[in-house]
Amino acid sequence: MVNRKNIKDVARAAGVSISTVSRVLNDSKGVREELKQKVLDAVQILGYHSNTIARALKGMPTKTFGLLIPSIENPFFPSMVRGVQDEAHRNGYSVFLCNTDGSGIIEEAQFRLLLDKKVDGIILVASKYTTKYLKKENNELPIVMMDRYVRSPNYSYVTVDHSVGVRLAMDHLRTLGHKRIAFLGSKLISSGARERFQAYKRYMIDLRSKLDESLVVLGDYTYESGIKMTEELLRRDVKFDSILCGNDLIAFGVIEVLKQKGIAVPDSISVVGYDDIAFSSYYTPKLTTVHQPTYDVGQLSAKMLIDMISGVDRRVKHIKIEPSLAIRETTLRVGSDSH
Amino acid sequence: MVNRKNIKDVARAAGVSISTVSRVLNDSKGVREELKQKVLDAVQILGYHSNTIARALKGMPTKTFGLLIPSIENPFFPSMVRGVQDEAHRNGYSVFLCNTDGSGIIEEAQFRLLLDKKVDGIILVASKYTTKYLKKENNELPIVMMDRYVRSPNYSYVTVDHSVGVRLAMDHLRTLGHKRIAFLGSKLISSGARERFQAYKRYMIDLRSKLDESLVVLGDYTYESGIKMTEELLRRDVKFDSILCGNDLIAFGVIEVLKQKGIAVPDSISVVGYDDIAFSSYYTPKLTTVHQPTYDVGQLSAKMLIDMISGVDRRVKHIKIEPSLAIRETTLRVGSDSH
DNA sequence: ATTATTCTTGAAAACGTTTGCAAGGAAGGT
DNA sequence: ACCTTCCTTGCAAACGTTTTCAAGAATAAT
Repeated sequence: MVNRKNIKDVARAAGVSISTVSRVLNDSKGVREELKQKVLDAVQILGYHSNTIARALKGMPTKTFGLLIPSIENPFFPSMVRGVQDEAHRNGYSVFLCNTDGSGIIEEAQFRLLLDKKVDGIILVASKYTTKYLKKENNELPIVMMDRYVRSPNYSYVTVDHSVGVRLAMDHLRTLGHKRIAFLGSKLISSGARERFQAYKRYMIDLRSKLDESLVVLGDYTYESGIKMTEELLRRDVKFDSILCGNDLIAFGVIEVLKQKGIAVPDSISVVGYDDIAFSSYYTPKLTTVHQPTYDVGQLSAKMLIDMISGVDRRVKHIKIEPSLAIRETTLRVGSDSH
Repeated sequence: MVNRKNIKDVARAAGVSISTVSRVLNDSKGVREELKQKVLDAVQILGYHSNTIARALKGMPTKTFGLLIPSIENPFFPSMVRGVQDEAHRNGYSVFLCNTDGSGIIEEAQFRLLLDKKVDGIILVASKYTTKYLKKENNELPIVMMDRYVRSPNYSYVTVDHSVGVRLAMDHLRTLGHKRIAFLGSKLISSGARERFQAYKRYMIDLRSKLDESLVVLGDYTYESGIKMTEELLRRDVKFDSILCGNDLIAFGVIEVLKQKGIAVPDSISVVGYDDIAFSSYYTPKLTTVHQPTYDVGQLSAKMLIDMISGVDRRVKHIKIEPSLAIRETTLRVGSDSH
């Protein structure tokens, strides 16, 4: 392995021309079986690996794609990223991971950097900035939006059906006798946040013909924001018997504040999270939450992208996966007392 | 942006040869100021980006490196990865992230794949397999070991000084009056696991001249293992007043089991974690734990690698960062009663 | 047997750069 | 004025592939 062999070395060893070697390494068509075997043997013996860079220069695929997410530190993403990578590696792809921190400038810069690196495609978690730079490129580069997307007939996406997720959570709470269900979620800056709030709103309107705005607080998808929103809700002095949270981190903030105020969860107030990050089942009490199949979302996104790249299936597709409900320890029937 | 410009287009627009363009884009030395400006203008106007692939083919750096970790789903790694990426992007590098799942076969395969992709360097979390394939390569490729390492004068690493971490935790427990401190950690398959156990052992021997083996259980760095190890410890029917855990996930398992058995934390038993993953301060009760500066470890690793790549500093270096202790709610003075 | 067709093969031209080399011009020394 | 030396520039060869094209061999068709 001291100095890498090139196609010329193989050609010499096999006693053929480099064109022949190249042919057996690619299409393999139109090469006599005998020569083909000789080449394969030579490759074997010399431990030859074709040079990705040189192939890329000739316009061949780089077997590489980009993955643009807000932040790997957001516990919602690791398993999704893992899903992408597993599918990628299974198909011989390497993936560039980039964090955008929700900044349009960074997102666009990273996007262009990926273009420069000649990736075969890009998977991205769309933001409100995405369309801006995306339509500047009228290129053929395969793109898949993952989780968060923008409505467009031009781009494929795979995401989760939040109307189902919210309905599962609400039905669960209703079944337990809850009537005044508060919603503590994210401001409506992403497709997911919008859909969750819309689904909640629709559900409440169906229930009592109008939405009680005093039951709603909007902030960020963070623990700290969960704390602030709960304090705000408490300050309003409005009656509620349960809380649906926009994600699990918010739920942890909620439970922390309720605990501090001496309000028992789930005995006095039931809490439902959203996402089902790994941590939710380690938490005490174990969090009842809407389980998002994040690994599957990642894996499917990668599969879809690879299909587009390899030309197996170039059509734009919109996939929504159904979430499920993980009923654990933070929800309880109204009026029951676990003591 | 419909069709990318190449260096030839720039040369034509600026009225110079491509060599001149190349020169101003690289060293910039030995080009008349006037021409240099013309070229720069042309680059500006045409929106030219030099083709990374073609440069790489000439042996120029790809501005790309690999990052090999056990799994991004392990909550210990996201912030470390983030540290690496932030430093990388600040210097114009893109990073390939790969998961090895602790498998030597996958690790080596990924390593070779990165080599094929012509990365400028590799950061890896070493395993017992690492040396095997690493010494097969007598190449010049810059390599930095991150967090887990193997002893070798040939390879740089940056890691955390666990003897300090364990001492901080033990001193804290001793100060609170704890005498019988159990250790629930990982089997000794990584440098970190070995060092933590060794430090605990040394501390206990210093204290009472010998190690009470019945206070030690070894398993994996997981929640589930934490549960099993606690059950095992309880089964032994040995007296203990506190538990030092090999990482935070184990600590969560420990606390869960103790809670189920009606043993109050921290009132009856104090628990100290290790790592200080984000979740530990969201947990109830908030976990007292050894804080590992994981972001810094990542950032420093990347900085070190980039220095090696750019030739700024090629010496092999061994850096150990000191951890700190985050005292929160799972440790209490012996005999005190919070009720 | 002769011609038309198909299969195999290799030579050579790309892909977009960097860089050694040589040439031309300007500047400096005598 | 002439000879060095230095600075600036362009030509052309590489880097390791893929692929078009043409040619030669082998096969099929008449």
